[in-house]
Formats: sequence, C-alpha cells, structure tokens
Amino acid sequence: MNAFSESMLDSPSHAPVLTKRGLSDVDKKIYDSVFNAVMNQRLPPGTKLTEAHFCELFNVSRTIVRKALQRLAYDHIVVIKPNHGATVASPTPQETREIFTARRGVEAAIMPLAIARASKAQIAVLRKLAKDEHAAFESGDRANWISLGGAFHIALAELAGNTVLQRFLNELVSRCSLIIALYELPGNVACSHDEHDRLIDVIASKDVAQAVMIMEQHLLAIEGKLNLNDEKEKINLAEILGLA
Amino acid sequence: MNAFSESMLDSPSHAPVLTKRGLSDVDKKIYDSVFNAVMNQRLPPGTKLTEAHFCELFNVSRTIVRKALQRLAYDHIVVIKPNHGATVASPTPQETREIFTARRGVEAAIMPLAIARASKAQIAVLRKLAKDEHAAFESGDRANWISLGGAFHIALAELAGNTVLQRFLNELVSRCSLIIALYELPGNVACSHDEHDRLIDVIASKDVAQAVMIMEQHLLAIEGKLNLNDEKEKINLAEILGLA
DNA sequence: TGTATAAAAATTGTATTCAGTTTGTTTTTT
DNA sequence: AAAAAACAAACTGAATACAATTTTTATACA
Repeated sequence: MNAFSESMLDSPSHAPVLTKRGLSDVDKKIYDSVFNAVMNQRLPPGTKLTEAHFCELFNVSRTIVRKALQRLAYDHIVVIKPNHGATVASPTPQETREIFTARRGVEAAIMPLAIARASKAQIAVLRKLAKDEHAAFESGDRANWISLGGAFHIALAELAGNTVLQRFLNELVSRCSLIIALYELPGNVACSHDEHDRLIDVIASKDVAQAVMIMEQHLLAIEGKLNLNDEKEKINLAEILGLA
Repeated sequence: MNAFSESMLDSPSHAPVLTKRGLSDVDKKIYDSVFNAVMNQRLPPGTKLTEAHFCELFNVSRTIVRKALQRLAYDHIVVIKPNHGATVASPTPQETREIFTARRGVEAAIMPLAIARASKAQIAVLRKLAKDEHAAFESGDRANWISLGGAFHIALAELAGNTVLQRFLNELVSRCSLIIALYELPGNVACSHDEHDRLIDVIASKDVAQAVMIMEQHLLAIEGKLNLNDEKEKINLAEILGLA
C-alpha cells in the first residue's frame, strides 16, 4: 500500500502564520486538501494517510490532524482501522450498489422540493452549470468534468432547501465521484452528455413525476456504465501473477 | 442553562477495570450513555455537557470524552460550538420540518427494498415489535413507547438491507424521538396506535405503492401532532414575564 | 444600589509526552 | 539457505501539560 506525497495535495498554503487570532481552521484545510485530492484522483483509493506526514505539511500537532481524519472517516472518504490509521476509502462493488440505490432514493425525495422552489433565475443557474460541464468534457478535463457533474446535483439539492437531504446528497455525490473514478470503464467515459439538459427542461416544466423518472434513469445509466463485477480483484490478481 | 448530574445517565458501570487488553470501548459507552439519556428525556435539550464531568464519571482523559462528544455532534444529538463546548441539541421548528420531510423521503426509498426482501419470518418480527409497542403504551411507559416506535422503523430499514439508507434513517429516527419528546402536545400523546399494524399488513401484501402512501400518511400524522408554531418561545417569554 | 472594571476560576483548544501495537529488519538457529 | 526469533523503527492510542477563551466572582466607582 503506497503512501501519499505532498504533490498529491493542493498547495497547503505553507505557513501564512495565522493573521489575527490563533483560531484553527487548519483542520478544515486538511479536510479539504484530502477531499479534493481524492476527488481528483490524486490520492487513489487504498492510499495510506499517515498522521505525522500531515503534521509536517501543515505545521500542526497530531491532535488537529486526527480531527480532520476522523471527519473524513465520518463522511466515508477515508477508512480508519484501529491501530492501522487512515486510508483512502475503496468502496466494494456491493457498497457501490448500495450507495447508488440510496442516492436514487434521496434524489427522488429532493426533486419535488426543488421543482416547487425553482424560479427562472435558479433554472438559469442550473443551465450555467450544465454548460460548464459540457465545456469541461469537450476540453478533456476529466477530473473537472466529474466534479461539475456532481455540482449540478448538489445545486439541485440546495434548491430544494432541505439541509438534511442536502447533507445526505453531499455524502452520496462525493462517494459516487470516488466510485466513478475507480470503476468507470475506460472507453465508456463519454456518456451522460446532455442528460442534465433534459433534466433541466423537465424541471422547468414542473412535471414532478416525469422529473423523478428521468432522474432515476439518469442515475441508473451512470451506475450501468461502471465495471462492477465482483471478481475484478481476483482476476486482476491472477493476471498480474501470470496465472491467467 | 443547567448542567447534567450523574443520575441522569445510565449507570456508567464504575471501573470494571478493563478485563484483558487496554482497548477502549469507553468512548462508545459515553456515547451510548448520553444517547440513551437524551432519548429518555433525562437529559433535556439545551443541557450543557461539560467534558471534565464525563472524565470523572468514566475515569478517562478528555481525549476520549471529546471523541464521544464529537460523534454525538456528528449525529446531531448534541451541538458543539467553538469555545463553548457541547450541549444537547434542541431542534427548531424549522429544523423539525426539514427532518420530517427528509424522513418521509428516506422511508419511501426504504419501503420497496424492504417489501422485496420481506419473508414471513421477518414479518413476524415486525409484528412482535408492534405488539411490544402496544404493551408499552398500555402500561404507560412513555419513554419506552417512543423508543419502540422508533425501533419498528429501524427494523424496517434493516430489512431493506441497504446500510447507507439504514444509517440515514437511524439519524432521522433519533432526531425525531428527541423532537417528539420536545414538541409533543400534552394531550395528544395517544395517537398512532395501530398504524404500524396497518403498515405490516400492507407490507405483507407486497403492495409497494400503497405501502409508501400509508407510510407517508403515518409520518405526516406524527408530525401533525407536534406543537410547531414558531412563536412558541416568544409567547412563552411574554407569558413568563407577565406581559400576556 | 447599580454599573463598570478587574481579577479569578472554570472550561475548551492544542501540543507534547508516554505507552502500546504493528511493521520491517537483523540476527540466530537449524 | 530458510525459518524462527529478537530487535528496532514507525505509527497509532491515550493521558498529561500548557495556552487561550469564556464565565463567574469580586472590587471599585459613580
């Protein structure tokens, strides 16, 4: 299991020395650094995250580092095993299916709320996001494209105005981004190209039942494009060992 | 804001001295103590939870206590404010509405999964729970009755076999129990008496659409019996000051 | 007496220290 | 040379110590 190097993280803004008060947002910085690095695949699943390493990078004690890592563990971005520390989460196919099922449920709950509160201005915001996503895809910026794809759904959840569902979806979208990065089939990358556009149209038309249906299809399509055969690891292992 | 006393917690099993290894389940014990005390209204919302107090009660350092309190905060049972420590959460009416809305969504997502996997044996388990709940109600054990009411829904989530939705519902049921204890109208306590029985019947009949509908009505009925007028505090304040 | 101010106590935030576990390396034994 | 044992290094777990903040109490002053 390989460890991470400093270059994998966003510039940790080395020692701007706390302008005024000693108030520590540092744990949040650490959280964000790891979170972004995982989402952008700079920190691959399974990577060991050693506490002492972060202490040096951010010039804080292990107390702070541990707090950040525990929060990441709460959000299922990393996994903490007793006496073995933190590693970047690597969801199994089974977990992946559960996550997608849960996400379909949560997005279905969000949709009627979002539609009820969707003004023209807010629909314009959604269209802007879809446009950015398009651009990222065209320019081949894969990491940014995955990120923007998530941002669209997050925006929808914000629109719904329910902080609880918003938090649930945040977790699910994060984990899905990690999963997509992990399991997406090489060729199939080009996929849900204008599905977000179709979603916006039906949201604008205020047709709840139709919107829920399209959303579900959208999510099923994403899941369907993953390579989730459970024997993946075994096969790879056999191949790597030259026993295939 | 009043603090808690030892009697509010379940017997913290004073110093059984760790039989074999020094492995610390103590933080979980602290978590459970506070959790149960909150659910049973021995620790009312707003109660200050001082770290040092738990250190004495459980004979551990603040490190452990803080870990337990942070987990409680993550599950929204307590609220931690910087430099002000932990207090038992006291959801506002607005938050309450959001929690119930989210819960309706999550339970709706759980229902089809649970129905798909409901064997006769598992339905029998549900019936047993409903029976216990009845008994608790008849015997006037209010705390236990609220707790068992939640347990029924938790059991349904387990049946669904999706760990993510299970975790979401766990949080929501806990928070709802807290809310019910807080906001339930004095007279209206007697309410959803045999609604769980009706739910079991429709689950046994495998009618998904009907089950989702009944579940939603059930949850709306619970919410409807709460006293959620936002001006509650103001009115009380005015009354208390003799200005009504 | 009431209010403003200052000192003290209590409480939380963070760093450091010590203890226990795991992991990797070297040494010993066969 | 291979396996087992012993040692060393690295890392995590938890308690203690120190620093900063908040709250309470005491004091001074109008």
